Amino acid sequence: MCAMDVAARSGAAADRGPCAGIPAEQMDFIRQVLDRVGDKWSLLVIAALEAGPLRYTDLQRDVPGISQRMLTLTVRQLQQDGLVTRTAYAEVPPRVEYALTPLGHSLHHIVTSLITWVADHYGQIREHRAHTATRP
Amino acid sequence: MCAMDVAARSGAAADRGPCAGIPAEQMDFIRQVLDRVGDKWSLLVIAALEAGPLRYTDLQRDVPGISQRMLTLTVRQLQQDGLVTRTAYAEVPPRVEYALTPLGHSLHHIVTSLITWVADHYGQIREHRAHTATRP
DNA sequence: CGGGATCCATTAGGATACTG
DNA sequence: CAGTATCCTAATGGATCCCG
Repeated sequence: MCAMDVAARSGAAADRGPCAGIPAEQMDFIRQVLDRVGDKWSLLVIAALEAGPLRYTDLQRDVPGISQRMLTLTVRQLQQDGLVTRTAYAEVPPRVEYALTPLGHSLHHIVTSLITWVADHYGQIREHRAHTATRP
Repeated sequence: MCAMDVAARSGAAADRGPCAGIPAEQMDFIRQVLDRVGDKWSLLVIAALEAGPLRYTDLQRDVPGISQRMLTLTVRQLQQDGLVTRTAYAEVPPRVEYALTPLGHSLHHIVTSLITWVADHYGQIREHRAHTATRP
């Protein structure tokens, strides 16, 4: 599947690796998306928004443990990636709503299938860990 | 989808978040797998092993840019998770072969579908980024 | 050959305080 | 309410040397 040997993609040895002939442009983009998937909060925020739009404070409540800083950074990145929208209403008190885009929804589905895979193989992996951890 | 509010799962406000009633045991495990998926090398190593077993040096060559340290750490974690096997042959010179387990293969398939999603929506996201980046 | 040990730079992320 | 700004720590990862 390759995914991102972007860093080393300058020399000559790049065509033998897991990524064969994928355009470098897609590579670093895939890397970025993978980083989002792997980071601590993006998926939780997306999951929280799955049921419908939420405002800042609601997000902070529905994603327990997130700091203001990380919430701000996360939604901003998701917004730049086109996964969520940010809508500010000029009212007092101010109101801002975040919502998933269709893209965001489809990513949520994909990741859900990943989670499902994990759940399906949970027992299997736990078992394997148990007897590799205790094997001196 | 939830996935890992494990950190904050001690108090009372946990049943409103994206993860509703998922057992905490599965939660931190899902988090761990997600971290693997998100880290820099795991997927590349898995991808490199997809075609067949490789030895240490071959992996180092087929995953361009990886350091010895990270290769060692990565294969060890993948091994603990039951995604790859490590087989050492008592020969001289020493030989060690890494191979994907069935579990590793199935994870590779899942992640491939994620990559496919990214590839499918690549243009869409790029476009969106273009006019959010230049929008003052 | 297949690593282990060590040192160092970068980064992600948490806590807190303050603001329009 | 919805952030911004600042400081600080822990984890990630690269480079290098060494060893069985």
